[in-house]
Amino acid sequence: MVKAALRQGALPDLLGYRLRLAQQAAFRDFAASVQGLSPGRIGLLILIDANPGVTQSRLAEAVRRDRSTMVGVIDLLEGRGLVERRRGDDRRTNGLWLTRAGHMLLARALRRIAEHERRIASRLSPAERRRLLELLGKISP
Amino acid sequence: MVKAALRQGALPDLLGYRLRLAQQAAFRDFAASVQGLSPGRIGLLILIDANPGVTQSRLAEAVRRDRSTMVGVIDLLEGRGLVERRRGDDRRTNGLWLTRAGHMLLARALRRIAEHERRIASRLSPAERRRLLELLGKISP
DNA sequence: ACAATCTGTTGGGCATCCAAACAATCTTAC
DNA sequence: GTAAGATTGTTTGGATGCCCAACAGATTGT
Repeated sequence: MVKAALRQGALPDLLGYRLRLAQQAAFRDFAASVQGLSPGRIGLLILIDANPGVTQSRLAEAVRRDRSTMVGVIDLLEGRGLVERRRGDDRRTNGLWLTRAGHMLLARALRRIAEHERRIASRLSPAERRRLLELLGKISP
Repeated sequence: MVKAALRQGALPDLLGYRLRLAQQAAFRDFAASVQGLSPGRIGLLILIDANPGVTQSRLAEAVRRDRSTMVGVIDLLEGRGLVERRRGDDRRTNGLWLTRAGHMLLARALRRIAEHERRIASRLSPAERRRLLELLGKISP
């Protein structure tokens, strides 16, 4: 018994909806591949790696989250031994650095992410992929 | 005092990341415009409108959520008088219909959503917008 | 020196979602 | 026909991710 698909109404024409669908599809694939850390967490590792010593507030600002949200996330990453907090010159701040384990995990994750990217872009030609990134850039600059 | 932006590392080249950025940007704009119901909730109203009498399970399947998740959502929509559950011929099922109030709210929401779409696509030409929808379709068919 | 501001933190709360178990109901096999 | 199995909506419990308000310690501006 094959069930007919639901009628989609106006949804397929809505950018917001289609972005959500694509993002959820990518998320599911990611969750199945880079086990243990969510896309957002890995993203933080990438940002810390590219900006060693960055403070929690600057990081929160970069990903548009509240400062208080960042506390728990960094607690988690620090608890797993991936990130280190160091007292800054301005002694209100914590500078963030990847630990040796953090660097190693990130390197491994980046290889998984490369496969992940290949899967989600498998129906796109390289030119289409570039075009998609370009058009997405016009939505969230 | 102008703070330099963080270095982004490999992130800007990752489709998953850019999709998340765009989706979050769209979500923020939506939240600010269609007050009271989230994009997902409005999406359900659209689906029920396009498929009157659809069961909760079929609806859950369509949006890739668990049946148990749907219960609370429909409770909410029913509690606001937007949706009605009716016992189906198969008496295990609930058929879902929009109420009169549901139809009216949806009509109003669709106008807000049209403005929302215009805003988030404001940097895209009509051709670029169509192209973006087409490329997104290759990621989540 | 003193008020204003900034940083990380805590605690409370909200929204969204899944998994397991259950009763009522329907379907399938015999 | 009837017993076994499958499906539907539901309840309960828990996980996740996020924000806001308030706070102490530190810094900055006047």
